[in-house]
Amino acid sequence: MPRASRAQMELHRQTVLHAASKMVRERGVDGVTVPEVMATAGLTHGGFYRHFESKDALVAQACAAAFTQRLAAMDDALETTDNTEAARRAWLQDYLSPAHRDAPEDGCATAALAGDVARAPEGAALRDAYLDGLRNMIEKAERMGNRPADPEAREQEVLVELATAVGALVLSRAIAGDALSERLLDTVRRHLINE
Amino acid sequence: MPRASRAQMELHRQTVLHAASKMVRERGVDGVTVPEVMATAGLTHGGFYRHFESKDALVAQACAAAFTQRLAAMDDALETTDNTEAARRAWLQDYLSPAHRDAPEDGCATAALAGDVARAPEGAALRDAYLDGLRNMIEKAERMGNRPADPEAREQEVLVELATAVGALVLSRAIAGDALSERLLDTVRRHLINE
DNA sequence: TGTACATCAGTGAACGCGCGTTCACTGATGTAC
DNA sequence: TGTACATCAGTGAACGCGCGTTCACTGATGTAC
Repeated sequence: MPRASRAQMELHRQTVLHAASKMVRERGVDGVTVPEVMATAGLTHGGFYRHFESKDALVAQACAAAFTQRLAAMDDALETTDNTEAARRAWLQDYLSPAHRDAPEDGCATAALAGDVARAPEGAALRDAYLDGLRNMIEKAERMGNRPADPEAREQEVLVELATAVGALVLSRAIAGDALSERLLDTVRRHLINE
Repeated sequence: MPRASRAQMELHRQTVLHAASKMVRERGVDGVTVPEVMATAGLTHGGFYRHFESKDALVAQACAAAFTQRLAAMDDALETTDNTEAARRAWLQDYLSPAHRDAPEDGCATAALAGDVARAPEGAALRDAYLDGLRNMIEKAERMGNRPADPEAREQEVLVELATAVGALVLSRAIAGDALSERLLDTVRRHLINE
């Protein structure tokens, strides 16, 4: 398959990025390998560097893509209904579900990548992508639910809610297989929805 | 240095384990290498397998050691005062501090290793060590603060508090360097202490 | 529109590197008498 | 208590492996006329 057309090349780039976006959430940064991500996209690894400058660049873009995907879902939830509190509850219901816990590859990048990003070096593109994604997520969350009018109080409410939800998801994944995992998800979900 | 005495060998084992316990929290499971952990302990890597069956075994024991260290600190806090609510506040004050965020190598294993454990294979010793450590941590937390008398309600209160604190710490690490990181810690700390 | 040629997306072999793990060896330690 | 010898903790070279990355090559694509 020598010299694909530009349209095909762009398609390949997106396929590779999409595969990486899933793989990085499921297995972490070190779990993504260039040969495997290219093979998943149906290509050989040699052509990788025509699409991405390095593995680090791929991982950063994959992180951004994961956020884009999830943020679009939040937008959909917000546009479906005029009731922002209903949107908030629906979002949390999904977020703190065993289904989300068991499918990190399609799940929230904030939760899936927090550990890896914390260990990424200071100037890494991944850090920027994550911070940007998290900011956008906070912004969307601020539009959900009956939030305080004061911007500062609104941000604070969202930060607490987000930290709680992310913490519950991350912990539930680490202890998946034990009954405590479900208990954690259920407890935190009820806490955030009925408060 | 051939044939160390048994006392020296036990000391070496502990030194290696201690180094691994710090390294795994700071850099994650994939960031720990057998050669480096042995060098940190002042040994060469060849002798590693007289102490541990494999790298996986080391990492699992390092996780357990990290929990032991932190649980002892929680015990100290509880024994220092009769006021369990004061102990709870002191613990949260420390847990959600920039100092804890910036020193994962001496910090809470629950937060530092959640991502790695979530990706560890089903039967991995690391998973067992983590679950055991988390259970002990919940138990200690249940003794802090003015908890409900009902065991179920008590566990639920602790699970929400723990998820919130862990989520805040993990997120604050991922975005360390940005002002939002401090805002997150401050907001969640105040929320948990004044609630 | 057709042709001649330069471009370059993808291939697959190869590279240097560091990893986890193994092993023959050394000589102080531990033990049996 | 002393001695003779077996044990085995630590050494350092070596192994196979998979990684990220490079590169000469191919031939369809894109372009200039």
